[in-house]
Amino acid sequence: MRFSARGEYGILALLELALNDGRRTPLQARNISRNQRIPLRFLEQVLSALKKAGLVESVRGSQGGYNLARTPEEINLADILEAIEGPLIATGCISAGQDPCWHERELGYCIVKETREAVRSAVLQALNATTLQELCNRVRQNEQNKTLMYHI
Amino acid sequence: MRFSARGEYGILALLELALNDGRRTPLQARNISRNQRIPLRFLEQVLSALKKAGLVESVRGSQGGYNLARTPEEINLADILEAIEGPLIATGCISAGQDPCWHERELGYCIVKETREAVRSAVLQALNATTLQELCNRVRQNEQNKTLMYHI
DNA sequence: TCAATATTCTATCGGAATAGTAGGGATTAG
DNA sequence: CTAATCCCTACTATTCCGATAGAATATTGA
Repeated sequence: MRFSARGEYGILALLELALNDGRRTPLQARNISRNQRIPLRFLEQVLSALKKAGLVESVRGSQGGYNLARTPEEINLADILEAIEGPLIATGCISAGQDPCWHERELGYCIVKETREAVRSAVLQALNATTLQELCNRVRQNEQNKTLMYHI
Repeated sequence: MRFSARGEYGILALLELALNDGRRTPLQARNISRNQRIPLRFLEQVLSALKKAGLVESVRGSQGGYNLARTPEEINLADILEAIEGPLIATGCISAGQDPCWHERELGYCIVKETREAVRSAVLQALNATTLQELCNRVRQNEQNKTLMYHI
């Protein structure tokens, strides 16, 4: 059970956009790529998915770029990851290849499905609880701690 | 973010063993394979991993097979999945390729790592809460309901 | 001891997904 | 016009996954 790099990049990209939010100039993929060290062409694909999901808006042409489509409070981690990776955890037996699996068809009950759903709901709960705003706060808090340390 | 078929097979295999527990004859991979429709040679690999993790014991030779190494109450889903798939969710940035990632090295802080750990702990909590015994109970309960339905 | 039965070890294979690259087209500010 | 920027599509290389295969090893029972 793992996390994809796309997902991580998506979170980082949106974080950059959130930190830029308020300024009226859009942030360019180029800058996000540089700041977060994400391969530009790859990042473009991620941003494209985020746009398709309605999380970011784009401005084309020279001086174009990206902006958040909602406020940072209205975006949580589940939104981001599902936009990029699709449904977070499949609910059916993957081993059986079909849904309903043979357990369900013949026994009317699938213990695997039940566990998967339990895990899925735990993950969603954790991800839903964290908004982009929360991430911004943590990052800013961390920066503040660093400068304080420096001045002492 | 997904679950592997290996993990599912492991749960099902251990469930079979748990249902067989109490009888003193070991259960053969062959039978598990038939009952749960898992490719035999593939199942063997899964069982091998479970043995290495100390969840099952094997008896070689004719009339051999597998037994649980602990009671069903002492085995939970996290044990099973970690035995088969390794650590459930990596804690470091996979995109960076190394741990600590550059966020940590240069900023002393990685927001991705933090979220990964939050998710990981949510998943572990859900999986730890369910023992093999619990699964047995559910399966038996379901069978009982079915026969009751049949007799009415 | 021999044959049958099972586990165990290691190697391999095809297909899918992932991470990343690349070219070129569309759009807009200056 | 031109440079900058987003956008779309295809391609590639690598890794992972599910599954198969062969043969070695161990045990039982005849």
